[in-house]
Amino acid sequence: MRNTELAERKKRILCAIVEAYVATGEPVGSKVLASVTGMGLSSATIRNEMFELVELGYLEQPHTSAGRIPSQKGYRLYVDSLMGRRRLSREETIRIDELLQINAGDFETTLEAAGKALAEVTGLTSVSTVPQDKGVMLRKVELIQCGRKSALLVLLTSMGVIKSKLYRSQEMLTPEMLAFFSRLLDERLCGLPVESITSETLEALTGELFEYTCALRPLLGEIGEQIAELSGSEVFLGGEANLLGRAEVASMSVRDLLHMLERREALAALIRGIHGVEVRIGTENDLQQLHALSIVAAPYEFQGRQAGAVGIIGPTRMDYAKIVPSLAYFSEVLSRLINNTFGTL
Amino acid sequence: MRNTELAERKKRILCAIVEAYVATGEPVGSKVLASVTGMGLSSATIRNEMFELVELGYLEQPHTSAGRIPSQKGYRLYVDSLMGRRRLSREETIRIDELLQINAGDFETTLEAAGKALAEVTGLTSVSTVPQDKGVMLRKVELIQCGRKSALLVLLTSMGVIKSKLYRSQEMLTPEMLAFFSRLLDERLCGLPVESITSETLEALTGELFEYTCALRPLLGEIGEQIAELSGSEVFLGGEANLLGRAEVASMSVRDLLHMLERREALAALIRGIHGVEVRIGTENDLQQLHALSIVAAPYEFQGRQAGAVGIIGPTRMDYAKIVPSLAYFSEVLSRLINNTFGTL
DNA sequence: TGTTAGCACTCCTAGCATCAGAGTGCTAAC
DNA sequence: GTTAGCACTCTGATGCTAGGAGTGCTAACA
Repeated sequence: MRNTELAERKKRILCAIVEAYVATGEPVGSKVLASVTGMGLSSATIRNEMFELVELGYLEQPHTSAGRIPSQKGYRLYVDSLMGRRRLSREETIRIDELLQINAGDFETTLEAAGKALAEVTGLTSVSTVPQDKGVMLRKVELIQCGRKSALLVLLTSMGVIKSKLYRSQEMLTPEMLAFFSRLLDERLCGLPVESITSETLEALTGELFEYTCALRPLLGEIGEQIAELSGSEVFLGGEANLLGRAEVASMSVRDLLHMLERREALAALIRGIHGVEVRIGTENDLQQLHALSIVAAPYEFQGRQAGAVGIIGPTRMDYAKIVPSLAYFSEVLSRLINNTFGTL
Repeated sequence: MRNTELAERKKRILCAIVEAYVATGEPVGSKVLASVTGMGLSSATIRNEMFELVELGYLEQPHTSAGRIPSQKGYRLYVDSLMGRRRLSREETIRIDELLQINAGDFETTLEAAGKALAEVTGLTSVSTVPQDKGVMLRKVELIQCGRKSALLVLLTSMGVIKSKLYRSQEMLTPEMLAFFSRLLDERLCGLPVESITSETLEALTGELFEYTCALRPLLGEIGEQIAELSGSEVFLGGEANLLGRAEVASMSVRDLLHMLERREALAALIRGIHGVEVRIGTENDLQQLHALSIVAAPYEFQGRQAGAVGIIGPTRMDYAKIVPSLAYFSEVLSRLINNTFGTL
């Protein structure tokens, strides 16, 4: 046996410990293990192996006379090479398929609903990020007159995201004025990538307002704000209650959990750059508040390239063998959904 | 001393007990009380009075050798006639004024933000209800062409609420078609109270679509859905974390609290019909899950009549003397804000 | 008659010892 | 290398005790 590679028997024992612990939540003793592994070994032999596994850092012992629980390193090995990815049952795939029959008008709503679905499937808390505004273009800018001094500003992006805001002017607004402005905006802004439209871009339009400058200039500022919101990256959480409801999880207080969930941007950053389904266990997460938890995430694709990611947050002690394939399948279906709905816009 | 009326001294003692208990959270004993009331009575006398207050149901005793805590009936009396409504300090009114400088485009967003502000001011969880769609009219219906087969549907109500949805058609959409439809909708729907527009109203329009029936009919359904959402009563919560963070409150589990907070409609129903600032203590709330908590709510006005209500949920043991005037002032400022922003639309 | 001091009593809480059970680590035999 | 046996350790539950807080009652006092 080389240093780097664990003997087959140790692996089987570690695997059995992880699975028993995940199932019961109790430290696993040598006796049950002897019977459960079915290797025909006595508990004493198992004890010897377990002792070494502790030495090697794969297991931990809450106290002398307790069973063993997997260490972070133990979970890591389990996830990387021991667990058999359990195949999803027919019911499970159907469940996911059903929950992902989302018919929302825009991308964000769809993703938010998908996040909630994921939380429901897994019974954990989900995080999802929208695409980092890559290639999102402004598709339509419209001004609709509402009163003599108010108009409705509507923006639509190539991903179906809609922003609308009622604008109240100090000045009278005439139909001609709005028509003129609508045309101007349409010509100058539509088709541009959202992130390329800055306040300077808008500022530059002031010169072309001519006699309407006074009435319409403030509107440019309003539009700038809306566009800034558009390109701001959004993060959705779902099923927060699932974690909060069992705060014993990872011995974190509800307060701490709430704080952790409030750091949405930090959570999003964690799952944004992943490739394929990834599992981050405990301190592998850069975010300090997540050190007692694990995160499992998968990217989804849009128009052939990675767009964003969805993931779940749960206790370190979770059923990775089930969560990982679930998430893989989930992201696959989600990609399909998104491409079907928004790919042809 | 009549049955119905408590002797002055008893009132003062009860009042002192409520205030001490609210402040410390500990059962109040006769000794501290003797010193704190400043009535020059010995602890033994206080004990006699307290004994009677227990008999009368205004106080409770966790166990024989503990101090007393107010019963629900005790809190009731305190709120109704004992507490001096503490005047808000200058800082407090300024704080509320500042937090209520909300500049949102529509009514609902404003109310939601106000709810969050209230939660922040009080450190509790807020509930707010939008007006029961009384007198809200549809103000504008617009269709904006987006692609050859898609159009953006935009609805605006007299309260500034905006709904927009991207509609994808099976058929080609022409500008003439949309212009025709826009005009039709404008003529037939605008100015109508939202709740009067039913699916039948829309159904009736089918006959007037003529050659466009095929392409536009599904849109009517879509509009119906959006309008239904408009008139659906909305409820906002704010600061849920404030309660969850201290779940010891009222010895409720986080699970129960979460369940309670999920019953938004039920919560809204509780505060909807109130007149003036109202306090509901414990079981005075019809909602079973609230029996260990209290609710303090106040209505706000819009255009001269009661529109909706805002309130807070907190532990029975809360500082009513401060919360009540806070909420009174809050609803006053909120009414002003709403009337200024939306009253002239 | 209302008020007060005094004191026995109740109950809670914290600390400590005890005990059974679970599981280990070690040793000696196979 | 594997195993049986056994002493040892640690946890968690239980019961006991002492200290403290606060009451309820009684008897004396104004």
